[in-house]
Amino acid sequence: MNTRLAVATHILTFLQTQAGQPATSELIASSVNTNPSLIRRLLSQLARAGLTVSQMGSGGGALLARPADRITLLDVYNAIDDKGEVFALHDQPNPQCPVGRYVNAVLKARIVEAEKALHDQLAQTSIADMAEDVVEQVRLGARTG
Amino acid sequence: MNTRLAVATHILTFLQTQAGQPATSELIASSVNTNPSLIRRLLSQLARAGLTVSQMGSGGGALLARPADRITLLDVYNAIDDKGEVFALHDQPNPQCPVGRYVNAVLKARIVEAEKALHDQLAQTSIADMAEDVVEQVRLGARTG
DNA sequence: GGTATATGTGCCTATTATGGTTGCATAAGC
DNA sequence: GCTTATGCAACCATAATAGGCACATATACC
Repeated sequence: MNTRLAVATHILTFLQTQAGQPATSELIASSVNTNPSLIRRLLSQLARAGLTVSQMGSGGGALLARPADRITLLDVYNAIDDKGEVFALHDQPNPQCPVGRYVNAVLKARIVEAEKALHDQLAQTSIADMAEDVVEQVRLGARTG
Repeated sequence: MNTRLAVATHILTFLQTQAGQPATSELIASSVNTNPSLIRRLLSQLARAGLTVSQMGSGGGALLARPADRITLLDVYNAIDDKGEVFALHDQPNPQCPVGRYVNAVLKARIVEAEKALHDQLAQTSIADMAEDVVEQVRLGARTG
């Protein structure tokens, strides 16, 4: 896939570390090291999915819409990815050939299973977990420099 | 992802239904409904991964390199996908920010778990399963027209 | 040996996805 | 009304993907 899941997760994890303080797209962008506009584009997707809320105007910014332990990577994945499909089928197999006629339907069933396994695993991690892991890394990093 | 896994799986399933008869790229292409050249390119990847063998010259073509029940969708996936990664991290988070500094490493660990779940599920299906399912569909389809 | 067949691969093109960027209308606080 | 900040459209550059052509190479068969 692309890096959008990673950036979106970064955003949410960042918001969690802000302890309820609204974060501007510019502030988030400085952590992600990219353009504020790109952050806003992702934030609007996250807001549409109900994961964040944004406040316009001075003193505004983005906040998590609910506790971080109730936002999973699967939620993020679903918010970001339009179709939620890792694999695609090919367009026009030859229906005159038995394999061409049925292989897509057969494969589809297997792919759905595989993607379900992926989703289930993504659902095991919350943004709270992510933030805790980051804090732990900071603690470890502080000792070794 | 792309449709290459689907096409490669189509190719292998097709070969399995050929019962040991070498299939030319042109024959396979007519089933997939695409260009023989594209089929050959995928076949050369599959051959490099040891899943198929190809014979040049008259009467030649492609064959499965081993029994279809010992070729899984994970094998196909690994043969086709260069890096085998569904998700990417973003390039340069800001190391001055704790989140920017560690979020990628933390996320990476979770992503590896999720991809492992995907892989494990893909490994549950063999090309023999695929071919059997197609045959079953043909049988069902024959009744309803 | 010569011909027909078929693979292997490099190169080209069109389309789409992605990431990055700018600009501006809109909303909110002071 | 000024400042801050989002929301969103438009645009560009790059890369991935699918598709296709050409040709060198290898093999079988006569």
